[in-house]
Amino acid sequence: MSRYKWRDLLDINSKTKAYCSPLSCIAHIDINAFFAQVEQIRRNFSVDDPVVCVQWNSIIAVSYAARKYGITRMDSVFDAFKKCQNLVPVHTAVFRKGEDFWQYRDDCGSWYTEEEKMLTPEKNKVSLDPYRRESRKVIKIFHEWCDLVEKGSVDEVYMDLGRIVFSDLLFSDEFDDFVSIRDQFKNGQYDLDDYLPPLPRNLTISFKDGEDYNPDKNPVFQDWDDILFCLGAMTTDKIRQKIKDVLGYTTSCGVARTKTTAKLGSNFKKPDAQTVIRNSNVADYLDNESFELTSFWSMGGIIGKELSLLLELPSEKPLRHIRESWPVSSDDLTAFIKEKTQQKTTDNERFYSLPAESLQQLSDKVFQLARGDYRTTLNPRPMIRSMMSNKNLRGDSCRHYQDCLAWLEVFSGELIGRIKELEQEYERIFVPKTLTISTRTPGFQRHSRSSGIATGGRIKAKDLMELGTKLVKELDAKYGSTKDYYPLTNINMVISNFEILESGRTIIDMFGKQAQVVRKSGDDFLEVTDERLQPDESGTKRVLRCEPCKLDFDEETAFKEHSDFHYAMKLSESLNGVNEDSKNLSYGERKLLFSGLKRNNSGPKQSDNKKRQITGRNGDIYKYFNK
DNA sequence: TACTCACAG
DNA sequence: GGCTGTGAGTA
Repeated sequence: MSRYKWRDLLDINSKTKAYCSPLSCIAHIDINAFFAQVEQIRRNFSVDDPVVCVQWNSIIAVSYAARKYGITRMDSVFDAFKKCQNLVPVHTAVFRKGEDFWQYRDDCGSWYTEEEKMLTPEKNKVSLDPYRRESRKVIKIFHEWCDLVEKGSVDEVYMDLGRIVFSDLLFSDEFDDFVSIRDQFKNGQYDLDDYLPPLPRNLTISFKDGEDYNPDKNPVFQDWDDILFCLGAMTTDKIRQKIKDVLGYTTSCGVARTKTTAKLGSNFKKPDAQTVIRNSNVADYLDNESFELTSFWSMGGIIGKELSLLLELPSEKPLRHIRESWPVSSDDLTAFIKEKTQQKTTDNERFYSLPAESLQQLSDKVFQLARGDYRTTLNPRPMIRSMMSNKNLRGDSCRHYQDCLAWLEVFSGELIGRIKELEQEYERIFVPKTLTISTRTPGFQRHSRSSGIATGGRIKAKDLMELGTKLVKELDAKYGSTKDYYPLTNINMVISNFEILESGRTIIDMFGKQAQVVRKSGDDFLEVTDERLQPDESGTKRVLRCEPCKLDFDEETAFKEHSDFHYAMKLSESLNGVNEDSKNLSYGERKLLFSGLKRNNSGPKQSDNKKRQITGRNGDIYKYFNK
């Protein structure tokens, strides 16, 4: 006889109830060393190349190949080189001060001078757009499988596998193991409060080697929760395989009853592995792998540390100590915390001030965390509230009004790019109604100015620029002459109060008239065919003209590069994620596409700025001037 | 609503 | 350690 009831099983078929069921099945997946993997694939390095992702002189992500040399995120690039001669540092994309588009500088050729190529924080702002974009592609794959996905951050998600494992158990043709319970279910021979039948004999499904955390080698299938976890793990395995095949990223995954334990599980084996923490093994997992209260998500900071002190947790198996000291309910734990906090000391002042209500919540949480049974819902990402583009300034990179304007260009470009991506993701139009500019002085004083945005329809970079300029002017007029204003130490632009409109037009409508992608047989390259991009035969001299850009090209290679640029723009603009074309491409082909993305979709705008065409040896064609 | 703080990655 | 993002609490 099972410990679980039919009600528990049926609950996991409900998005709203599943997380509460004792049979809940939650997965956490994170992409290993995400930024480093993005750069490794973009630049066509192998998984064995010790790639690190770099921002200025700091390392912000370390590939697993680089970790073998003992390189960590704390190392500077310089230190890392000392540990590994063959280090492959790849800098993030950047916005250049005064430009409203980001680009990777690693492969962009010679149109910048050496001085300009230097990636310094004084003249550049890091762009994380490439990672957000890749993240979206990954998350889209999760959504193809799972009806309830929570984006934890740019590189991790939670999935409620309830409906998947429910239907695997009761309906899937793939498994013959469950005929008995299926018959019972189909014929309605059960009551919600009946216990589930005993497990079938001779099960054919099984965990993959090592994915079931099972140090004591207990019988693997003791009850239906074990079966469901196994089915869940089979699904996450397929999802992760798909991500690897289509996008190239390796991931780590944990499957367990709650979000927090699933997250601890995904961290257990890295990279490219998954771990199931079955309910019968949770306590052992928490104790044997030396987890502490502070190991849980949201407990990593001051609260967790002070709580640990307050509860006088031993360093050895602190979570077992919690379970054994407060075995019955959280009430005793609450009482203990109350008593402790009333002995006011400097250490626990913060708890002293906690209202009784949140104290009860906190102790419930601790009680459940220690048992691997702290249940929280999976929250789909709420609609956007605001969007900020921010720059911390050092030295004198913003010493007057004109410098502010140069950074405004960057902010406008970044925010417009992000709005565009949002619009594609949600198939809506996002119109911000408020714009705020804030500055911070060398004395860390903050000043800000806001204004309503009155645009008819979609907002443009120009709109942000104009309004932003007005606000920067106001700030400059009021504070600019005071002694302690310039050079600014921070400036940022925030757009908020979004109006979200239905977009009647689909992506295809917006881009359908433009370039079509065709594959030339026997050629690995993808080319753009568009009447406006066709070469113009005139007399002896062949002029290659790009009509939308009003640019002529003498050399075919330059023109081809330019076409590729359009293609890359089209690709990145029209595709929110994995498109139908790239789905069917091989890994190598997909990488080829990716490596074509040298700059972002904003690009220099013909109408907004003067620019001069120069011939870059590597085919890059723009030099961009402000005045 | 604006601002700060805590926490995470 | 630099940077970005979120949610909760507060005035």
